[in-house]
Amino acid sequence: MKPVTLKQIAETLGISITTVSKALKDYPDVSKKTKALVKDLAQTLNYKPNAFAVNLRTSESKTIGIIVPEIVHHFFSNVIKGIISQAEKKGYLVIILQSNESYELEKKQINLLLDKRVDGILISLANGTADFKHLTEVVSQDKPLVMFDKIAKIVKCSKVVIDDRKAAYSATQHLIDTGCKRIAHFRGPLLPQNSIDRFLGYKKALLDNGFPYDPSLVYICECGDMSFDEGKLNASKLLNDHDDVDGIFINTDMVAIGAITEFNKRGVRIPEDIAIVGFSNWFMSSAITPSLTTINQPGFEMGKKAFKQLYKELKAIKKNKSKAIKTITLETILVKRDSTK
Amino acid sequence: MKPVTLKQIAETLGISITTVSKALKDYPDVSKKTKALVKDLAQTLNYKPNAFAVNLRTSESKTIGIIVPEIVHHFFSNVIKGIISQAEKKGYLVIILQSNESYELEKKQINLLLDKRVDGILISLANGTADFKHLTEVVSQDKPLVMFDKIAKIVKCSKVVIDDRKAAYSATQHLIDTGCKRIAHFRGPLLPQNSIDRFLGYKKALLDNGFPYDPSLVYICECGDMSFDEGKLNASKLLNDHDDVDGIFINTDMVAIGAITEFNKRGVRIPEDIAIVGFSNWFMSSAITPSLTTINQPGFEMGKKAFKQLYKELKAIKKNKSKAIKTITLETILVKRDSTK
DNA sequence: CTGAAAGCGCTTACAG
DNA sequence: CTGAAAGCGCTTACAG
Repeated sequence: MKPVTLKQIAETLGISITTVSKALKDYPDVSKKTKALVKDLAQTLNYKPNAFAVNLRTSESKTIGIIVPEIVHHFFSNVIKGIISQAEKKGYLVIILQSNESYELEKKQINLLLDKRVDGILISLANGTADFKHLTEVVSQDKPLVMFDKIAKIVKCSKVVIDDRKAAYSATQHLIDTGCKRIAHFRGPLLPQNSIDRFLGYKKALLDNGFPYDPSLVYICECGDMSFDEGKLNASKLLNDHDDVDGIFINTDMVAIGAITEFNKRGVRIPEDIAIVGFSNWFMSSAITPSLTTINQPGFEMGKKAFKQLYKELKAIKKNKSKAIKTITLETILVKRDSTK
Repeated sequence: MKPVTLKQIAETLGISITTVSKALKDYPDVSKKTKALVKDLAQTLNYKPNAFAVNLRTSESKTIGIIVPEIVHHFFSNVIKGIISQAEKKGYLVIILQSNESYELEKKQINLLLDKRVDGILISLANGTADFKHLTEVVSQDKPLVMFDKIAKIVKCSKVVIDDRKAAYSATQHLIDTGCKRIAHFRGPLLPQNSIDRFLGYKKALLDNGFPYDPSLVYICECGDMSFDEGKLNASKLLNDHDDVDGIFINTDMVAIGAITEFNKRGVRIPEDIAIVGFSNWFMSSAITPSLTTINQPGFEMGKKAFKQLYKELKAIKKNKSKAIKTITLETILVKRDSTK
């Protein structure tokens, strides 16, 4: 049972394909009578335009692509949800790919999407990505590209981010304001900009408040699958190395929850002995004991904003206007809970 | 800068489009010399076939669609990851849609995917879905459809599932084997088959062991966004209603973790006072204190298997063979941890 | 070994 | 108000 085509409708009604096509699209130069006839028949035959033919004619697929480092991830899955919800409203479908934090895969996937001729691409970079040719390639094809969360400043495209440095600063400032004197930091990997920025925010807050910066108080986490265990491990190391630390700003909630678990086990009181601030506001952070003070990172909203920006550029290009590139910074707030005083 | 077409290559080399097309696809009836010439030029011009044209010609999009009730979900995001990983290997891209547990949305999304002419569809049903016309429609169009996890037995398509009843039985049996005498159940919503099956497995284990079945020991959770809080709430209700319960089989880990949190707070000792078995083996389940005994529900593997089955049917259809419909049941295992004796 | 031609199913500028 | 025709960029059966 093959799908119905315009041709079949035209033949059945004894009119031309042109008229059928125009009638269905409500062109003003088709008579009401013909329109009604055509629409009725289309309805009863359950006519659906062949998307492949429409794509070819219009050079549009009404499909966009997303690449994230990891799908099974509270933050990214929220961003994806935000993107899809918005895209659906505008009639766009969304192809999802996962780079696994690998530059090579990311590059391959950009090409896959380009080959499929998606209308636009949304991406959050892999930690391993230090070369950006695959991305400038997208831009030079005049295909809308929007980066979110993990971005590359050099690439000339729109971006949706939070101010990681400022957020980290306020997290650290909160520890200082509540009386912490010696504050450690569990940071993310060395490469991605946001883990660098969070570190810099931490450092700046210390210096601005007249605290010394002590590199031995900074611990690195890969923040991959083992985040929780890294939190436990670093908490344990910290207790061995520095018995005077009374506050920690931790790069991400999952690691913070690992640390809390370890401290609970060891009988370290939170926040009395050590106060903790996390980052991301994962839903489990309000569930654990003690509940975690953290920075709210608005994933769903970031996804929505990223799609909206992409959509604007899509429309601009369609009208042959040049697209206006923009960086949107979303607000973050400190959510105070029981892990700080 | 428009993409390069076959025509341009043909004109540049002074040969026909036909020959260029055949050369690139390594047809045996093109001379080696011509092939080399064509391939070289294609390479330097960075020729990529226009996917829209290829789709139209071949009536294939090399794209499949997935519909899940919820993307931000440990189990479903793992299934999605499994599907994408497998699809990518076979050259398929994956469009993702979320039904939000709504039948209406699910129906609309099936139509969206059909309109886009995806090559096949993978779906896990919304809790609200009780009418299956939108799904039999897919089957009757001879488009491959594979259901996973939340399925409808009536629909004639392939399915990938676990044996919920058996898994629930073994969870309950484990509570009995470790000495529990009065066992409660926190179940999921009334409609979806797997929450029914888990309940039935629980009930059967009780009866088989000569325990009475007491409906007042069964608590219902919606298992939506508020799962964690539902766990806390039901735990609290249970303590009020029945002080003699010494074991609970809980429909899903998130709810179980909520319950554990509540019991910890109230000073109820786990497993001494109340033993708990969850369902799904979420990664946080090994992290909390006490760690949760649970049924491992293999999401990633389920995604892989589901795509593999879809792929088989895709190939069968291409060869005009009729597709063989199949139900694949994955093994689940009981993961013993500290929440049971 | 090469190429002219038909066709996939639409859209739209143009003629009448 | 209606329709013939060109064209989007491929693939492939067929002729030479």
